[in-house]
Amino acid sequence: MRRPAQTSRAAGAPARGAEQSESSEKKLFVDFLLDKNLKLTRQREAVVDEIFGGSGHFEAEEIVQRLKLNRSRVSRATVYRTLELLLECKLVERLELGGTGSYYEHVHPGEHHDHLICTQCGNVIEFHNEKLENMQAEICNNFDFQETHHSLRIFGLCSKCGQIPQ
Amino acid sequence: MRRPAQTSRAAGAPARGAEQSESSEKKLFVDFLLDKNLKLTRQREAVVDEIFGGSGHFEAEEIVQRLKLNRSRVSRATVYRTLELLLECKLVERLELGGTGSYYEHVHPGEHHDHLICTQCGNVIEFHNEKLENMQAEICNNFDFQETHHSLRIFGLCSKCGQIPQ
DNA sequence: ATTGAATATGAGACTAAATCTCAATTATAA
DNA sequence: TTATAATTGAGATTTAGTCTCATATTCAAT
Ligand SMILES: [Mn+2]
Ligand SMILES: [Mn+2]
Ligand SMILES: [Zn+2]
Ligand SMILES: [Zn+2]
Repeated sequence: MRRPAQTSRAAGAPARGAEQSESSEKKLFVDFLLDKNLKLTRQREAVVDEIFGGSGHFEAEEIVQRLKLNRSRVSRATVYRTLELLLECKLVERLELGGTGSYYEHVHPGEHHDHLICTQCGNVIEFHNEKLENMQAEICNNFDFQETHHSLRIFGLCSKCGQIPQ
Repeated sequence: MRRPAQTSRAAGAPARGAEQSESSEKKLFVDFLLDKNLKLTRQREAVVDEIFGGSGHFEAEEIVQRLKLNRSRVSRATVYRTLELLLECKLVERLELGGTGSYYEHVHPGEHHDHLICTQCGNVIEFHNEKLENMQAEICNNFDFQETHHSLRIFGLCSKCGQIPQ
């Protein structure tokens, strides 16, 4: 399985205009930092700018490299530390796509999607289905389980790869 | 989060008597091996016996250790290699419970369940919901996606941990 | 039985991702 | 200023898992 980490955005998981969200989400992050007596440093800002400015699924090391090329130098340790903070305040999610390491993605508050992962070509399709979400909530309810988050990954062959019989 | 890897079996994901299944599933494995011109060696047999004899979620290293204590010595490499084979023929599934490494579990052919994972105490609850499964199939259908397998993990606080407000 | 080819194993080297350490730096408040 | 807390980066360390390769085993064909 290749890992090109391509991402298809499905109807139902629409792209949000980056204009409004980027700055307001950055504010959410800053508030989160202030709340914990943490500072918005040059390095942290570079990391969030890079992440909020881009799109799709990415690896931690990718951010290190992109920053190295484009703007300021930020150490791997700081990138990981900043990702940890972004996870904590729910502006970033971690995802395991079946390979070795973790991928991350920028999440817009209140939005959520799950993933179809092609094990042949690495294509990742995002989808959202409210009925499915509701059923999950019902299941949690039945078990008196207080969900914080979930991850549904469906592995298989995308439409393109399914044509060619294996 | 502790990692005691306790497992609660929910109604709807009932335990199957080990009597009948264990031997017949072992036969499935042997047939699978023969089919690929692989041999049922002393070591491979020790690994499957250990796995099919036990229950719940376990780590690879756990199998190495259990075998070291109880019966034959099998190298880590061979345990990993045998797990790979068991995954391939679908008698074992790999699962990521949020910690560092992977867990595995023995799966009975045709059965399937998903997991509620308590991030507080590590308790893992298994559940199965046919309606949910059907909806997933429908989604795959919509995307012309041929599913091979999926993994739904719901993280949060179990009934016990949810009582004590964090 | 002997041989030869294919298959399997184990010890330990190796890898990759992520975390940790700690000395040096920077921010903030008194 | 000075003290305190927060932050950083370089590189060491950890961990889970994979890989290598010399040796051993299996099995079918003589
Ligand atoms: Mn996504
Ligand atoms: Mn399970
Ligand atoms: Zn594909
Ligand atoms: Zn719990």
